Amino acid sequence: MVTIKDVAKVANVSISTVSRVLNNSGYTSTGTKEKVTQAVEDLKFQKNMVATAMIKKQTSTLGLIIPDIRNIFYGELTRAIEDQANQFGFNVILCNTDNDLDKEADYINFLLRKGVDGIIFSTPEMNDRNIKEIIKTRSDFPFIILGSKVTDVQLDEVLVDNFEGSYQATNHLLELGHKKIGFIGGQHNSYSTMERLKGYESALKDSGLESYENHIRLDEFKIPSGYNKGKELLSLSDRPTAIFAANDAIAVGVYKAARELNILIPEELSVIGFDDSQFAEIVFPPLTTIRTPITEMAEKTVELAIQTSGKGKNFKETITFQPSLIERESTSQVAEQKDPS
Amino acid sequence: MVTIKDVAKVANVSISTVSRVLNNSGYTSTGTKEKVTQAVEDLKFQKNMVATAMIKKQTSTLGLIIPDIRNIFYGELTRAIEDQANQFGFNVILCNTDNDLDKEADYINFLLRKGVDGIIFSTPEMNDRNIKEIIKTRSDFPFIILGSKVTDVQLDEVLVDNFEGSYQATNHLLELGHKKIGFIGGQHNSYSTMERLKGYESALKDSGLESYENHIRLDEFKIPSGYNKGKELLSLSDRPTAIFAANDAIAVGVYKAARELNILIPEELSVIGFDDSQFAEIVFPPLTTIRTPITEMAEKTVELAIQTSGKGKNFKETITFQPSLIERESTSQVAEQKDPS
DNA sequence: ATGAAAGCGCTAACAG
DNA sequence: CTGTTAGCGCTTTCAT
Repeated sequence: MVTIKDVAKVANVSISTVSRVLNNSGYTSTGTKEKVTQAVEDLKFQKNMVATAMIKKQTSTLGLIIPDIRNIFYGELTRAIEDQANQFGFNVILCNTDNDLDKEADYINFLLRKGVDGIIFSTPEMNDRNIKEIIKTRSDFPFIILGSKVTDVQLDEVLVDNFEGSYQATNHLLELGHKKIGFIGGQHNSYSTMERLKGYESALKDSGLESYENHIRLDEFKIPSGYNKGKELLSLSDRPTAIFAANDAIAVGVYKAARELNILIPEELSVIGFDDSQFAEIVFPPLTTIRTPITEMAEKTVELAIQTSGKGKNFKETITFQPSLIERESTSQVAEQKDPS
Repeated sequence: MVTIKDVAKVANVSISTVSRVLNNSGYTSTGTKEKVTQAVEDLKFQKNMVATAMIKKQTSTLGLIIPDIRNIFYGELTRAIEDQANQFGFNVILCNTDNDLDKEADYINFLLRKGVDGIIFSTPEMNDRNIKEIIKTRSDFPFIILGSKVTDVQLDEVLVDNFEGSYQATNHLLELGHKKIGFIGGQHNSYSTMERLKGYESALKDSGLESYENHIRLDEFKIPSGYNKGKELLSLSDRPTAIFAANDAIAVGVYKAARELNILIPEELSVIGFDDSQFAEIVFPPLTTIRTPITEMAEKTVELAIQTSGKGKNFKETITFQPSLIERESTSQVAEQKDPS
């Protein structure tokens, strides 16, 4: 390994001089600067970042904690985060927890010991005990939460307006004449599920409808959940004419359920998703959904993390992005309902 | 930050003693061991890994370089890698290059300067100049390539038998009576595309058929490529009755093309993919495909990286996994061809 | 069994 | 403008 020392020797200067030209700090005469630069090139010297990290107490690394990168939503999110981090000269360490809090605790610990400059959480759990705990002892450290909230905790948060998006989705269905609208959400302890459920119920109420318990299902933000719960809903004697899936993956599951039951989308069943992930355009018919501005959110998140780590910002902020309705072909005017008999 | 020094003070021992009990190295009396352990707990001491990294020259971190994590295949691969790395107490830094060699060069450099213990490449480019270059100066370093090969370079490689998988896929179609079989592959400079093309051509030849240039298209391993090339192939007057898509994403694109052209799968067109990714079960009809044992491959890759970094293995190996045919519903007996007139 | 001391590769005062 | 020196937090001889 070629070190600053070798460079110093070759350039015939002291190591501090080498350090100075390397960092462009302090004064250096053009002459020595050239000598050093030359030596650096000759030796193909590369500054060892772990040594620097030790002194400066910054590693140019961010931790990203998510449930599972295989989930397409997190794939998109992670990509956006990594891009932005890279823009700032940062790397990201990826951690998949499967929503396992013990696993998460281990990751947090490990990341902290490795001296990452910030940790971004994009985990759904509203009562994440790890976050609640760590925030107590490290309130100064850049922990940012993206796409969710943890109750009773002061934290930088970057969110999409779940309630609003959900309200829009439900309203879209309502405007198409649907009265029996099912809802399939993620985990009951997930912030976004709960907000989306509220938006749904609120839209229903505002249009004079009551939300019907039996048309509401919560499970996971995954395809099989959409399939199972979709099947349940669609097997009901008073089955909904429309389903609001709290994310696109659930919607995909609903598609599968509908197909098996020979229910046509959108003729006999309107489906709307949430996220506007890759799925939305793959499926047939293309999925109407609520777009989450994930790239913008990720960018803001990284900025927040890096800025906080640099300056030691002493306040927490919540940034909320607005979602938007993307109409495709999975929703349509409600059909005349034939009486089930 | 609480350091080993603080612990030493509280436990009333020297820092070297603390270090010893922390690492369970050398001799320590049970008494002092307890004192130290107690102090560690009291102070909630956590060993700073960057200091250790500086001395030991290992960071417990692996770099992973891929084109794009949004690509579902890489999502699955990355998850498997991360899991396995975590098993060994390693983290992984994720790098998306979009197949941009300059971007890749920057990442490699950065990772090396950060002292990662190994770099895993899962990039398709057969003539990757960065890998060719870096291997020259750092032939000792654990560079592992997963799912591809770089020509004229000695490197640890973990592969799936592309030729065999492709041969199987084509043969499956042949056995169903298809004679006009299209092929849509990824980039022409991609190792797996080329191997898969060879397997396809070989199967054709072995069954006495000639491969027909006009039924072969190369583009990218992405949905839009499958869509565009699929549309081209399906618009031909002597259009194929079956298409072998060199990965599942391409197959999804073909589905879309077929739907727009009102061509039924599998009645009028058989489609087979490669990878057995999540897509395969989402689409309708479920996609027949070739399964790549990605988890096993990822595990082996990580093992190789970590072992090499530890021991300084002085030979390179190539490990090839066998793929298998997963029959679902997108392939069927060839239909009687109505003469186009 | 334990402590003192040197040092990993670099940065950052502080002299000169 | 440049060199000397003292660390960053930890590991590791080497004495004792």
